[in-house]
Amino acid sequence: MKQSTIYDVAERAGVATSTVSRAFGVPGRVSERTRQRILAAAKEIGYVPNPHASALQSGRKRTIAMVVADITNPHFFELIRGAEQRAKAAGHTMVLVNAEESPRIEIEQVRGLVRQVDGFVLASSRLSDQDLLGLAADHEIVLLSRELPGLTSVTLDMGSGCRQILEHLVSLGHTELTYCAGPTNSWMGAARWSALRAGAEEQGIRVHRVGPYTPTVASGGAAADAALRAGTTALVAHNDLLAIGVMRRLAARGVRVPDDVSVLGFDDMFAADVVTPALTTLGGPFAGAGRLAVELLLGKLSADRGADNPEQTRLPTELMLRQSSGVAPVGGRLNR
Amino acid sequence: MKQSTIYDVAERAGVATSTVSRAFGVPGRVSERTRQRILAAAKEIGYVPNPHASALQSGRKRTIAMVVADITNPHFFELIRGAEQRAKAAGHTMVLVNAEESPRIEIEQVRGLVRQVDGFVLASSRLSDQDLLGLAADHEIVLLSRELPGLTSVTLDMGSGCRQILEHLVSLGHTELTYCAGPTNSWMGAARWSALRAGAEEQGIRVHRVGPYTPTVASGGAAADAALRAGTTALVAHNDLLAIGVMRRLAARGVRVPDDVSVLGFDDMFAADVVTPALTTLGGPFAGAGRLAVELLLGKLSADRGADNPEQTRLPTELMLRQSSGVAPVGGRLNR
DNA sequence: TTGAAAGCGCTAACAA
DNA sequence: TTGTTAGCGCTTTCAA
Repeated sequence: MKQSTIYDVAERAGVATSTVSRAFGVPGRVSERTRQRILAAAKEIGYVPNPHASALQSGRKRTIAMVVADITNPHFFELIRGAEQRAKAAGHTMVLVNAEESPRIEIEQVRGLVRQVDGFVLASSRLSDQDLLGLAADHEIVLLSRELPGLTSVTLDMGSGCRQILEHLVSLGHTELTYCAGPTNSWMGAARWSALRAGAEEQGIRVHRVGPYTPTVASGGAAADAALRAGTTALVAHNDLLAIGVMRRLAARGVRVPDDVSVLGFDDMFAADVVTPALTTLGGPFAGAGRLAVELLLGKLSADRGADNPEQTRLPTELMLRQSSGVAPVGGRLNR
Repeated sequence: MKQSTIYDVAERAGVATSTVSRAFGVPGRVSERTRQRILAAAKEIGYVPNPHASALQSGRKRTIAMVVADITNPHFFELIRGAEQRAKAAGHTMVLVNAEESPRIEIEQVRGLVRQVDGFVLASSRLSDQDLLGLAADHEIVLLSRELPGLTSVTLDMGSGCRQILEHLVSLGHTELTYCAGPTNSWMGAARWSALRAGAEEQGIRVHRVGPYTPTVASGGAAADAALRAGTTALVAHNDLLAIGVMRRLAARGVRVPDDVSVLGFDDMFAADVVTPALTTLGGPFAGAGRLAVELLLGKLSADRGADNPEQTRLPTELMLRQSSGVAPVGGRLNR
């Protein structure tokens, strides 16, 4: 059965096609009476608008794309869920694309989708600032988990987040920590390290850094070994995946967590709560962040292009205290 | 700057628009010489095809939708990744939608997307057989983690998978097991239970069932308590999430795993490997399953409609032996 | 508030 | 192998 069109509806309702179009599109531009008649006629013959015809003519596609650095990383799930939910609520379709941690793939994907979508949410983009600025010049984009002056972004506030971590550690008697860094091109990674350094000064705690490491459980082994050499009583890993790997290695080496060293992560992913010992980690409203990113994007889309003022939103974090962090050992430094 | 069209390219290359269209679409229908000329001209003026115009005219959208029962469930990530990857490789865009475990939302989502996509991959669909058959009558669909006679599907082979579980348990001296069932409308859940029952007879092991439970960590508490009442030495949970919840509750009650009871799950999700004790679970080629589902869908799309013979593919599973399963306790039944 | 009509950019039948 | 041309279904001026 062939899909019915606006013409069929127009004929059945005894109006012009333009009126039907208005009845579905612009609410106020058609009298309530005729609108009802049109809607009834449409329902009778099972009319469904053709989004392609609409997009072709108007340029509005009611579709957005979310590109995530790595679809495999559990960290993104909540972000994706929130974004998808918000897009759906606005009657938009969301396309999810995986950049596979590669700037090249990321930009290729975006380029390939520009004709199909109205805008992009880029989560943990691995693109250079220049590329990002270049894209933003021609397309509507909102950054998630990354900031760039001039662009709209949603991030978790690492300043206050890292301060929470430091306060927690200091209150437990730690005087030094080692940060196991993530990938060099991770903006969040850089944000974490600089927030940690800045906060450390205030709190009177010394910070070291080892890395960079790929943020996977597997890389945690090397990270743990390096961190152990640094000899601090606390280890803060780039994310939970790495932290879990670190704890594994520590266990294998007979180092007790948290008795000998405390281990902390970032992201509060599901597994953080089920590992033993349960991981103390910096969480936050991830689904909310995804939701907000889409919301801001939709806002930009409906606003007059150019009239938008980029907002950098920073959401509050929450330190999830669990078993992997504890009082600093009395002996102090543990150097192996 | 306005996007250039097929007309601009045609003019620049000195050919007709139809020739340009063919140069991009049907490879063999235009001479290599002119094709090169057209491609060069296109590149010069930065021409990018407009997918909406193409879709409007041809009906081909080069887009598919994957709808998953619950985007929140880590189990789906690998499936999604494989599917996305395959779609991308074929130059198709994949839309991901979340059915939120609701048949109503699921069918609504599908209905809302029929004009935008060429076909659907339905992962762990919660729809009734009737609804599924109804959809399949009008649209191209491939089932993932569900089978229905007449429809193309990709599943993990629960027959052999459950046999592996039973053999493992029997070889460890277990003579009874309790299955903690998942949601009633889960096809995989039903498949697991019936495979377990069928295999149990052959292997000479008794099976009990408790449930249904929502497959979450939180529900594991109730499941553990009920299973403990059954008094068997082995607990097989609907999935890893539930199994992890079961282990938690067991630990809280002072029941040792695997010394007192063995616990097994399904899905081999990431967390299964990091919980303590690490969970023995039935895994499989999930990314491959996602990939295959998309591949079959693409096949149906390119084949002459109607000429397709639905294939029910069952992929081999793999029992991941870890620490949560062990020799049956000498005392036998543990009834609390 | 409504209608008439001109496209949006592309594909595909048909013709050459 | 290539060109001509008629739409695909909708939105959007412009006019009434």
